[in-house]
Amino acid sequence: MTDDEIVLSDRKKQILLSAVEDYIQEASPITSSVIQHKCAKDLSTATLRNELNALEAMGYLKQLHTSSGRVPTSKGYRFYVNSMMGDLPLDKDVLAEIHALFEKRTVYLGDMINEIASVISKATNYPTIVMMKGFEKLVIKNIKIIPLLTKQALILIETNSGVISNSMEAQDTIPQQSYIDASNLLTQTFQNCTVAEMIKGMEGHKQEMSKQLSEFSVIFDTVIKSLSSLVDRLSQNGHITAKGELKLLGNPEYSDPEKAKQVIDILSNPNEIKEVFEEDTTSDISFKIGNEIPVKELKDCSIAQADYKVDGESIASIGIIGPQRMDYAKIASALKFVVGEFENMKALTHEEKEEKGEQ
Amino acid sequence: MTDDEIVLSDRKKQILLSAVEDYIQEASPITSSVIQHKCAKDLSTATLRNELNALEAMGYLKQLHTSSGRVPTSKGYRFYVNSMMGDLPLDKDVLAEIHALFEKRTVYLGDMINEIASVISKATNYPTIVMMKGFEKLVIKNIKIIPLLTKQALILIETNSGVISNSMEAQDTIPQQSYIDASNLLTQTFQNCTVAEMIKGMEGHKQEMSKQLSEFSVIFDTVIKSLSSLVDRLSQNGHITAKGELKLLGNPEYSDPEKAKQVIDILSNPNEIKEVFEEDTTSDISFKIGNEIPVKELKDCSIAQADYKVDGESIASIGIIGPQRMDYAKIASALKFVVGEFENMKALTHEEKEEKGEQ
DNA sequence: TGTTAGCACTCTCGTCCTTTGACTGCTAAC
DNA sequence: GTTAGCAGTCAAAGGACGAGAGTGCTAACA
Repeated sequence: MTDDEIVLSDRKKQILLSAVEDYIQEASPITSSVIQHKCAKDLSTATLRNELNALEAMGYLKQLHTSSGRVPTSKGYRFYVNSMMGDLPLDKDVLAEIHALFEKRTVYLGDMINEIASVISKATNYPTIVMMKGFEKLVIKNIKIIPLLTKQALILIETNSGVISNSMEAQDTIPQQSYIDASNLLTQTFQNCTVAEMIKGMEGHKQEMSKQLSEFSVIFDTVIKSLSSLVDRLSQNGHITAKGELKLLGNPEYSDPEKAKQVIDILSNPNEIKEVFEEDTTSDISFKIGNEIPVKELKDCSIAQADYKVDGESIASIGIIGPQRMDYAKIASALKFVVGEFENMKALTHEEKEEKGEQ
Repeated sequence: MTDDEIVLSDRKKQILLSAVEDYIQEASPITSSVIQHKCAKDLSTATLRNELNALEAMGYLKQLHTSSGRVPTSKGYRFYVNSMMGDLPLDKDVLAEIHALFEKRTVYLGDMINEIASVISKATNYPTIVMMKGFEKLVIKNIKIIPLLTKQALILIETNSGVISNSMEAQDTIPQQSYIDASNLLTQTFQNCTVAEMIKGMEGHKQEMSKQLSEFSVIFDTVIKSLSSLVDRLSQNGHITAKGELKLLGNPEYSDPEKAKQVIDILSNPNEIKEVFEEDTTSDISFKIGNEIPVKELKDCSIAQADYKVDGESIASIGIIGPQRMDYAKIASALKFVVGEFENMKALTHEEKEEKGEQ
């Protein structure tokens, strides 16, 4: 974007930024007099009209029709976003709430994802989507099989980022101790493997492991079955959590319920969501504006994305969706804060691991 | 409602039922010619106009303005609902999906509630709310404290309707065996108590129980803390799950997003929801139509409610909300099916318990 | 060369009016 | 009790029109 820097005079930059900012807040086309009031009290509206005209010619703004004010184009928003990625303060209460969420350290990964989505949606006032991407890449730290009173057992797997669990069938005939032994054996064998490796590896190790105790064969079969179904389920619907979809209605862009429905339909379609968030982002926070989104129905929207990475692998993507006129600054600062909290959490976990050693 | 039976001729009843049914499907006012096509080919429109006029005079129908067709009043819907509570078939796929949900027997109560809400919303195409009411009334069957690698532990409580869990702080200095012993002691002491009784009782028993092992005191304190916070959290937001709120937009009644927002705001306000579902229903499935709903903002809506009862106590309420013109038949059959599955599940659980005995 | 005042022009938005068409209610006849 | 026919009513759709808010352009000025 050095092109922008060269082509645009400082005054044009300032006018453009004010224009976009104003439009984001007010949602009504930017006129020369608005700009005058806002940031150029010493210039006449005529001069500003010339400037706005120039900005339009360069593709940063557009008119909906002659004799209306101007509205940012995707290029205009893009310029704004690129210039803006500074440090923008977020509401203190919101920061505190996000922080509290991480303090609480919900152990279940699924709950965690839910809560993150809720909090961000609440903080930004936009629909928020969290999508698990690398479920199978989670690194196993400990495995526990816990028989219940009903003919079921819980498999709890502690990973490098939270506990995942699923139920499995259990048999009265197998004593509790066998489950404990099986858990220990599994932990020993697959500690520091990924979930995917474990599922793949269990078939291979089964015979060998079953030598130790005949019941293990049955247990391992059930574990494989349960984990496979969990992976299938998660990869089928992508483990997508959406919160605050309704907040879309608060934006005048969606005062036409047809338009709102169209976007909402996309939001409730896992495949479309997958397509949007599939590719990893290189930077902490990235924005897709308008046509940059690979789903054509969303060409009037913008999407903010932050990836939650563990050991360089992207485990989940957090996405915020809104009209192109979304409040990029607020969203960027909320996401930035969340990404920061992720880092803290990881630091903390590592420290504990070292303190505690392998167990 | 025997009044209706006496006052209304069979022909009037038939006309009224057709009228309501048609309006539910088509969402456009009922005219004399529609009725003629639908259920009275041998009568002239003039005759039907007389009948409709009479039904209007009795308060079952109303006109939005002269020279428009007629629309059911709340009384009209009520008559329809009372006549309808027969056996209405639901889409086979939907039945299969609901059944599969219960077959799967998700062990976590929270997940279960989420899934129930999702499935019903999907089946009926209306927003669905599930509200935990009697969380503290759940009867404890087994308690397990499971230390994790991080400085945390999970408390798993098996109850008479699913597993609930919460995390608690754990200390490296306390050996795993102490947690197992503590779990066993807690189970022995509080088996067949309710969650509320346990929290209350632990304070009293603490001293006595701590005699057995000095570490128990610390563990029990943490358990109390964790459970209290869980109860607080659940009773604060009432553990309300809403799914498919957006489906409201599919109804022409809410083509004005302002109206939709109004209802949706209520849906996301736990206190209002509580008020609506607080009182237990006597019958399996009950409908609140228009003004029968105790929240005035919902006077243009209808709500269907089914309670999930265990041992006579209402544990959770399932609610479906829509415009007064909601598809009562579809909703009633979906809820009926779900209530039936609850019964099956309970029967199954009891059987298993007897098979297995106390453990 | 950049800035500005002034004027003509354009286009949306709200209002008002008219027309159309779909109903109903009523009456009189069957 | 039923029906045909007619008059009456009202919403919805379409067109005309003026007001108002903008702009673009030109000519003058610094």
